[in-house]
Amino acid sequence: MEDVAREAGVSRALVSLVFRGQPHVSERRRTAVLEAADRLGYRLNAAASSLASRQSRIIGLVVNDLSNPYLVAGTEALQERAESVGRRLILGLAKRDAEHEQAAIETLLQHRPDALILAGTVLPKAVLTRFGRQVPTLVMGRIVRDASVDCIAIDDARGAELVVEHLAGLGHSRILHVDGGGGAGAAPRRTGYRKTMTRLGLAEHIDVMAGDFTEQAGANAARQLLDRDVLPTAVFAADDLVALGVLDVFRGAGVAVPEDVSVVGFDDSTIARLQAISLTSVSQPVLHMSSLAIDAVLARLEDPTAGYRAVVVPPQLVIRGSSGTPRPATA
Amino acid sequence: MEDVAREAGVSRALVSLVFRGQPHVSERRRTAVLEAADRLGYRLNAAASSLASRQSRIIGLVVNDLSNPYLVAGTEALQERAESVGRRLILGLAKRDAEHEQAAIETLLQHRPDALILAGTVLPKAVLTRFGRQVPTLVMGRIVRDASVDCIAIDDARGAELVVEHLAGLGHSRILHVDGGGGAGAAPRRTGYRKTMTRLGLAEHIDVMAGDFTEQAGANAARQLLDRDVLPTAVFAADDLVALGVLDVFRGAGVAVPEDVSVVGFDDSTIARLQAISLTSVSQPVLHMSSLAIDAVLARLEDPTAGYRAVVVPPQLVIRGSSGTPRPATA
DNA sequence: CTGAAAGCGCTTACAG
DNA sequence: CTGAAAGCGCTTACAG
Repeated sequence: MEDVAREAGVSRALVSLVFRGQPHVSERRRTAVLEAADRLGYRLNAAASSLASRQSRIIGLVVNDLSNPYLVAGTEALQERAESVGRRLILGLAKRDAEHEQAAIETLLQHRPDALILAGTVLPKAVLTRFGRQVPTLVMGRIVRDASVDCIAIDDARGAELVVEHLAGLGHSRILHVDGGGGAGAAPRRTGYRKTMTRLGLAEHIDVMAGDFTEQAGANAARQLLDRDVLPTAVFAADDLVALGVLDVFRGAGVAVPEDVSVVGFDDSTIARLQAISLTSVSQPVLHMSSLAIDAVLARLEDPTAGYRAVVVPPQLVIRGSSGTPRPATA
Repeated sequence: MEDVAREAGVSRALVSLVFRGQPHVSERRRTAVLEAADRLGYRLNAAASSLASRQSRIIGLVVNDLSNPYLVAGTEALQERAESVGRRLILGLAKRDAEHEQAAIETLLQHRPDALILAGTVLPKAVLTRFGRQVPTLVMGRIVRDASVDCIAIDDARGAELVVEHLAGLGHSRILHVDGGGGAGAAPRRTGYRKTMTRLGLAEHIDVMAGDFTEQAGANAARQLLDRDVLPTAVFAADDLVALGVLDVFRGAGVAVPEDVSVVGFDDSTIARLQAISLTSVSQPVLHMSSLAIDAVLARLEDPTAGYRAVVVPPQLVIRGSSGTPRPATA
């Protein structure tokens, strides 16, 4: 920086101002500085800036389960939005395992991120609170009722409601749910399913199988179903991966979808959209949510004392080929 | 750190030693320091370490096109391996566009990564050389003959050879290739196709359509094919996404796969493995390659003056349902 | 192992 | 705008 100042014939302080994009610098000197920097191949040292300014301009992102295409899309969108506001993402990966996730966060914090975004976190509320008190934290995909973290998620219960209403509207009554276990959003989806079944007079058909957000869980559930005397006419899977597992096993066993059984997923991930899969699914507007997430982080940085904020985004059902009317005969 | 030293009753220097995991510290003092740090909620400041030690322990990863499941798997594997050797990934995303990619690298370099990994780079050799001279750089998915960057890739030409041999072995002769344009590895795949066709006496059937590594490109190619008088009996797509685009359009047009046309992809991504897709594809051992990549980076850091290294990993063909014998009638 | 010192490359605040 | 100074939180090297 010293060298750049000399080369451009200005003071060190001015160089710093230019690189931070401060307004009160004359155009002449600004270009002189930038050209000098270019000639010398100078590049701001982010570590030094971070240390001196107490701002890292880094956002720590912890993604649970990058094998989920839905979270991949979210990561991509977050990265783009973060970049557009001059922040860089530093990545932590976890696999829906609280211990790993916590460890990932701990090391991320060594880089003193300005904020933390936790996508699909499986951490208990108490732990989230603790992190939230150390650094501005945003939880994506789950609503945590706690003043120390901001949240953004779709209305999972409403999503489940849309699914059950859709299936019931087609004439289904034996609608089974394979749930997402302790995953982010799994609980409200389960509750939404139960409530809507009850509201529609289908309480006696409520049937929940335990799962998690993996293809494996869906496959397991489907195999267990095949052992039963009678199949449900529709399966509502906790997410698209679960639905995929169900579809694969059904396909292998000669169960026709949607003729024998309708299958519905959740997330509207890239997988659901494949023509060969064509899965009816609840859409989460990833781009929109990612944009809101970065906005929320910036707002929080500007006003750290602002109140708790939770944004709930409405879901939308995307109907594709995997759901249809039940066979009249099987009723 | 001062406080931790006081709390543990040791010197600041000792605290630093403990946190850097240095060996010559007595067990007693080590635990005393760690416990004191825990009590005070102390965490090493990565920016300060980076500045003082001239080592960031950060690896900059630039991924072209996170919409490609193959590159996602690679990212995940790299992250895991990097973590196991105490490094953190800082992410840059590009979309097979040289300008964006270069800009992403520039800002990554502000964080002074110990090394740079470029996955699926589309940058011209001259630019790669320039970066390679500034920071240890590893190119994944493409072999660049340049002493300033290390490379790791599968043998793309051999992969193409395996595909053509497989299809020819099934009895195909009219084997068309939809290529990957300027994408990493596209050129050797194209060449491998041409050479093998020639070697097998099928030179007159060589037929290359221009594409890139997207579903869209595959769909476009398939649509053009449908306008022709006669379809090829097999399509070798530059990667799985291209193959997916081909499959979707064929499916929509009532072209049966593999009965009417066999389709083969490249990457053996998660998509190829889906039962509903069941795409014959060339497998790139992502986990293995990611592991080699981190090893190569570490080796380079230990010995910056070592010679140019390029590792070529052998590919493997995974045969699934999308390829079969050609219809006898159509010959 | 300790203790004191210098320095990494910036930002910040201030007098001019 | 300049110029000089202090400081961010570490690491490094060194004498003891």
